[in-house]
Amino acid sequence: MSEDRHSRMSTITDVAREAGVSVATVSRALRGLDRVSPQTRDRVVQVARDLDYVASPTATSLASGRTQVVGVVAPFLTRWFFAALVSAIEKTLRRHAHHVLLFDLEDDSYTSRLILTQNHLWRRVDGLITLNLPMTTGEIDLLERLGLPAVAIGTPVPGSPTVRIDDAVTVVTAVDHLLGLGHRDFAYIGAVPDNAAHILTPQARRGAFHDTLAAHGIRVRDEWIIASDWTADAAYAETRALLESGARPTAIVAASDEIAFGAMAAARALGLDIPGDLSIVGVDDHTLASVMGLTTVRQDVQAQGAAAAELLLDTLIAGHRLDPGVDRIIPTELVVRSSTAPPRLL
Amino acid sequence: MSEDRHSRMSTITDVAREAGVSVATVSRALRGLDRVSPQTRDRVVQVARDLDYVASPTATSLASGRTQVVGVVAPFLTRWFFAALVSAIEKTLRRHAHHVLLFDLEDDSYTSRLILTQNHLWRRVDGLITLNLPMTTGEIDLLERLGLPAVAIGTPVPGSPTVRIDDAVTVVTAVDHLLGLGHRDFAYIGAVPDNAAHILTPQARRGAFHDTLAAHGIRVRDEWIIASDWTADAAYAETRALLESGARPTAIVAASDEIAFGAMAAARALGLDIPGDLSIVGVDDHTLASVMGLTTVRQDVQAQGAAAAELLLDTLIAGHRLDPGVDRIIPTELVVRSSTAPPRLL
DNA sequence: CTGAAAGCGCTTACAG
DNA sequence: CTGAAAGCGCTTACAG
Repeated sequence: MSEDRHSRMSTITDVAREAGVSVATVSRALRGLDRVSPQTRDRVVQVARDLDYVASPTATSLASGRTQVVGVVAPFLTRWFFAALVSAIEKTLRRHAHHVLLFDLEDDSYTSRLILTQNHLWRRVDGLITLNLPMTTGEIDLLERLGLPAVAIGTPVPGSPTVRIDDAVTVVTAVDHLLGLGHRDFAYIGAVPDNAAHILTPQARRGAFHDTLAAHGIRVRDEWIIASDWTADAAYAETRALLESGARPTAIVAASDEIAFGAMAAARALGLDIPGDLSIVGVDDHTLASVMGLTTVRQDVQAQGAAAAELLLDTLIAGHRLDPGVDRIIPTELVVRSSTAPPRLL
Repeated sequence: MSEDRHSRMSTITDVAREAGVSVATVSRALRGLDRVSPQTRDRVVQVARDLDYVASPTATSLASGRTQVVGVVAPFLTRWFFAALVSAIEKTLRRHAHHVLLFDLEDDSYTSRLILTQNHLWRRVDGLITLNLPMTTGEIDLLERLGLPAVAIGTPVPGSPTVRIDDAVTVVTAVDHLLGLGHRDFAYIGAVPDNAAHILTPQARRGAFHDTLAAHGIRVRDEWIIASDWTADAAYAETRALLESGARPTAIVAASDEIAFGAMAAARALGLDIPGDLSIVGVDDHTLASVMGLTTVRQDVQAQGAAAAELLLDTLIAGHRLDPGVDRIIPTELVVRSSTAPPRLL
């Protein structure tokens, strides 16, 4: 029974009665299907407007099997990258009359996460966008079973197209910038994820860091490849420990801007000058990067979110099959600010 | 017709047939209603499990009138405060089998915003949580017409309960801290909103700043009450202009931490020492505040989000009427870090 | 171009 | 304690 809290809203039956046609005709007219005479359509549209009629999405869903909602699954929401993605996705979807149902998987303990089940998805969303999230095989099977189309941003999901940046190229860009300035003593912060939410990205970035320096004949000390949770607080502690332990690098590549912020703070806390004593580069172009004077490799988060949403809408609306082979790379670019300079001559 | 993309999932009819009972009994048994014999219930539950049965939320909604989804309306998502609120709300709702449908009202131009219509809400959500958002009278009428319960966080919404911090007390806390250190020359950054999304908060904070200083017999120069968009970039520019214009305050109260970050950067860019030459206090306790060494007045965003969600769930689940008179104040507390100190003696 | 009818998959009085 | 049936409000073949 309908809640009587709700005042009586008009239904398709009201419109049909008032317009003197069948509900089938109202349905067709309002959705702009053909096979409705212009006069009939106009009358129905007018009546619908007069009655403030809006089709019940819940009834439409039951009849059509489509909900017009897309699940967006984020491992974190309070980190800038994820919030910016969600924002971009939401706007792109809304422009096409779709909505976002948000799943924030972050656990209170940061050590485990919510696993998606049939309960979360079945008949609730038409598709899914995963944000840098390695899905479990159970979750992947579930998508398959439910016939849910998905697109992955960042970390790929088997069977789904992905939109991402090229982590290797991105890190090489950062390293090249530093090499060009004359640096030879490098450290890297953000090597190992502290939980399951970031598997690929850290590995890809750390790998590229190592490989490109090796290609230039530069060896990085093992102790200068630093594991850290991808938060400013963790990076602060790790960087501080590094900088207090004797020999120091002249340049730090941070796996993300938030990590870079922590590293900058650690350097300042020890009285080191940036970029005089230490150059630091991040990855992202976080909203605060500009104010922090952080040199970074910018990724276009807005473009990634929009691209993923458009890929998904293409199946949902146009009915085209999603091509799991799609691997859309959004380019990144170096943004030089004041956290990098040539190493001081000793 | 159901999408044939979806593999065939079992319905309540399948469970009924398999368990040898009517669908009505399945419905009762699975929802834990009374008037079902224990043996019947057990059998139904077992069969449902065997068949991987999950009730279609869309059919349940049509029949029951409840969607189990709550709309969350945010004026921004990429600002820490809002992302943290959404995250807290999502988790509280999920714990009670409710979901969040997210509306990010931020316009591309930052100058206007999406206005909620019947289309966004009707039969789509059971209730609404607004995040520091002044609703238009049209929107408020709409909630009324649709019978949608709402709870407001921050900026109140007429007819709905609100959860918030006491902006006046919060700013007084900041000012008292600075007064206690011996400051007498104050500036304030963040006085005027640049768009409609923040009406009350800036005014309340600025008002409290002015009043409490007046009460202490301290007059603040008009030019030291600085309007700024609530972003670090805008605050950087404004603060820099202030600090370059001759006489300088010894202390700055920033309306938010993001504003404070901009102000700190501006001071550093001019070679000023914090807190030696200038003390700065923010409001929030942003994730980065610790690393930035920012003294701030912390607000418990998690508690605000959870309280709002619980208030709403109380009507949605327990059926209690929402009391529009509720005005739940979550306390704030001073967190002293390294951005404040006594003014240097000249 | 339009309508009658079945169907989507549940919930909920109403009987018994 | 359980079932038959109506109803929620649409969409979609099927006829005409």
